[in-house]
Amino acid sequence: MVQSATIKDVAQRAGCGVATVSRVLNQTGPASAKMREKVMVAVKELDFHFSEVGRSLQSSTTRTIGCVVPSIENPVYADAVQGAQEVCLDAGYQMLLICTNYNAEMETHAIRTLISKQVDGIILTVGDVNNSEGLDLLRSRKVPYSLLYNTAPEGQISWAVDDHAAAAKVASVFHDNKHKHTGFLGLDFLSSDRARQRFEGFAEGCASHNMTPPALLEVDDDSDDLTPRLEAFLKQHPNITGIFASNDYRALATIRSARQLSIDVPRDLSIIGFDGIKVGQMIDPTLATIATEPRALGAGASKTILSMIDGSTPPELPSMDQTFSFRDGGSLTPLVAESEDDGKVAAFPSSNDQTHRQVKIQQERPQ
Amino acid sequence: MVQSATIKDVAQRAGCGVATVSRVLNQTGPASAKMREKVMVAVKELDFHFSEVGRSLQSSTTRTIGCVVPSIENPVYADAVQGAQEVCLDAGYQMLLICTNYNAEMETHAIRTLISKQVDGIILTVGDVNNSEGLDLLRSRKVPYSLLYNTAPEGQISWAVDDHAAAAKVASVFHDNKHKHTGFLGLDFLSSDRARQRFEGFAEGCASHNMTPPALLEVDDDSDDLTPRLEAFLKQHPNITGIFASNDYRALATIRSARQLSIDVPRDLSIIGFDGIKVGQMIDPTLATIATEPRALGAGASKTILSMIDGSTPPELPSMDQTFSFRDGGSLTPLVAESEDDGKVAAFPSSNDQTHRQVKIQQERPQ
DNA sequence: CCTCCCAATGGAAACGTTTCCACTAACTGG
DNA sequence: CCAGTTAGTGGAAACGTTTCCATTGGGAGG
Repeated sequence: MVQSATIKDVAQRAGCGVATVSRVLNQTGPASAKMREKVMVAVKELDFHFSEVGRSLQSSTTRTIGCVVPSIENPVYADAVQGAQEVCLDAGYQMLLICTNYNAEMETHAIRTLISKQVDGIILTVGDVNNSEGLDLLRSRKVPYSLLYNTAPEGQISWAVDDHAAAAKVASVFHDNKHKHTGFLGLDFLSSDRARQRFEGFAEGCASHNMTPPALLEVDDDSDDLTPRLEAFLKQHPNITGIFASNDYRALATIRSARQLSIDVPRDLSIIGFDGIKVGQMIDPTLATIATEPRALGAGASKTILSMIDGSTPPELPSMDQTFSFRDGGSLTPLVAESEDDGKVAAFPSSNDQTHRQVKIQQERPQ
Repeated sequence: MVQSATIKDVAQRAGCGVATVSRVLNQTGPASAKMREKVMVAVKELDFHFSEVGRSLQSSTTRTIGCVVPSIENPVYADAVQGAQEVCLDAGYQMLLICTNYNAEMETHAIRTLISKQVDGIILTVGDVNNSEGLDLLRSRKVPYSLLYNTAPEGQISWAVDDHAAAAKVASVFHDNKHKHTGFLGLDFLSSDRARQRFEGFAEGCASHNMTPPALLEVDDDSDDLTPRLEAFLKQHPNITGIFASNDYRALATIRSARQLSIDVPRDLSIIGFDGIKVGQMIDPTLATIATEPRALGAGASKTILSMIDGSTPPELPSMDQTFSFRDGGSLTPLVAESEDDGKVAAFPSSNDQTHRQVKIQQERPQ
């Protein structure tokens, strides 16, 4: 790392004071044409660029915003971060990224670090909105921040999918398709805000449509053993005809496990996912899901931060029902009258009925 | 953003000079037990934390490393970035992330920005290794950098999959499974280093196994029209029994298009992808692919940078064949003897398969 | 008791900016 | 021709650190 020319070098070469160089380059304050010229020449010759560090110290502003998310291995966060990053960049800000791996301690540490680095604002997804050491820190330091993918406590800004409403929508979709007995497949249900919201929304939606309360299948991180869990679950709740998976990956895994159990999706079991990852549309059957727009959320969070920094009017949060939309797909099918009476037959077809399946594929192709 | 306490405030409160505070807190130089105590108390009371900006200016080191990648919407990069970020964090460094959206201008701008911010090193994926303004900048400024996912020119360090060797491996796998006539499906083939390497490696692999040279199907970004393209391609090359797609998404899309054309994968057509994204194993058939370890590559790049910064011995680059491995999957099947003679039958089974014929007719009608 | 040494400490410079202020010189209007 | 602007300029302070250097005081050794 060879040390760059400083403003002093430029001043010396141009034969003027540093103040003049600063004025010329920042176009702040007056300067004669002659001086301007000399400065510009010196800058070119030395290939001078300002040191942002010096600037930051003086202006106590870093043109950097921090971003704390659990993991960008999850495409939802990856897309959100990308969206946020782009907006920052457009506004001349850079983004410092820290992934916490869903670890609360990391989360606090990350926020502390970002504060030390004096970022101008922070976009973050916390584990628990109501009990976050990091958030307290931000508030006491009055650092601008915007939540992302957290359900906002009253009066706070969060760019997030309305999990509750979206899950209720899933219930209503099941209802429209004549499904009455459903299950909810979620991970780490108790510790995650998001999963809980989705379950509650789904349960309430089911209730309001006079469906039976959804059965809960809680799986752990490693989905390798999903197949036996699913089998036991369906045996225990034989009349279930539809499953709402708390995210698309788990929906995909469920479809696969179902297939291993010779349960045809969607004929014997309908699946609806959550998130709308793009592979959902590249597979067969395509995945019915709640489509969300992570990029837009990330971008929104950035805009909020930027408006807090420059004091401009903040962007409007999308209304509840604009944060998601239901996307139909081949993994969901209306329940036909005959199966409606007896879910058990539907869930465990003894047949190796190829014809049915072929016909199904045929029907689907014209889209 | 309320301004934090500075070291001066601490000194004043502790009744000593700033130098003492610095020495106590950094444990550099001597200090009496009494002073240490007083300083620590003051720090607690004021909730003092060092300003990294001040530190950076003085030490001309920022404990920040930059990362420039095309887009983290691509999970390969997302995972690599995450891996890199974790290693940095462990070493007490933070990561500044900029996505270029595959835009060369952005790339240069990003690097310039990072240099201005005086990052201690940069991890980057460039569009063209041999002609990158940004790389020139880094070299002239002697900024430590490590390439990621670029095929390194001689003598340079790059953490990347050996595309050429991996593609050759695909050819050998096809050969082991008795496939002789293959196709390569790639995007933006001419402008991308990576795609070209994969094609060349594949072609050479085919040649060395006495297979016919692979036919090339070049698709554009929007894969919506893949189905007709694939159909035309297979009509033009009727004896193709295996397709190597230049990444897993395109492999998935190919499987889907094939299904729409009533071509069964893998019975009528085997598909091998590249990257090893995790959904590849969640679908049916599972995707045969070249599995790579983006996280490990990203982590390696970080370690390289860190070693350049502190002058320690750099980590060893993985040997060529450790950067990837072939992962078998349901989308690949050995070619059975009967079909071996006539690939056309395999690709367009017109035989006694009633279902397929019907479908075929249906398929053709709209056109 | 006088040196000498060393631990403990504080002052001040330096890092690269921006900006306030003071100063000069060249105008303008009377 | 003089007073009063005003454009153009440079010096220096400030931002928050670290670190060099000088200073102090006390203890050990003579």
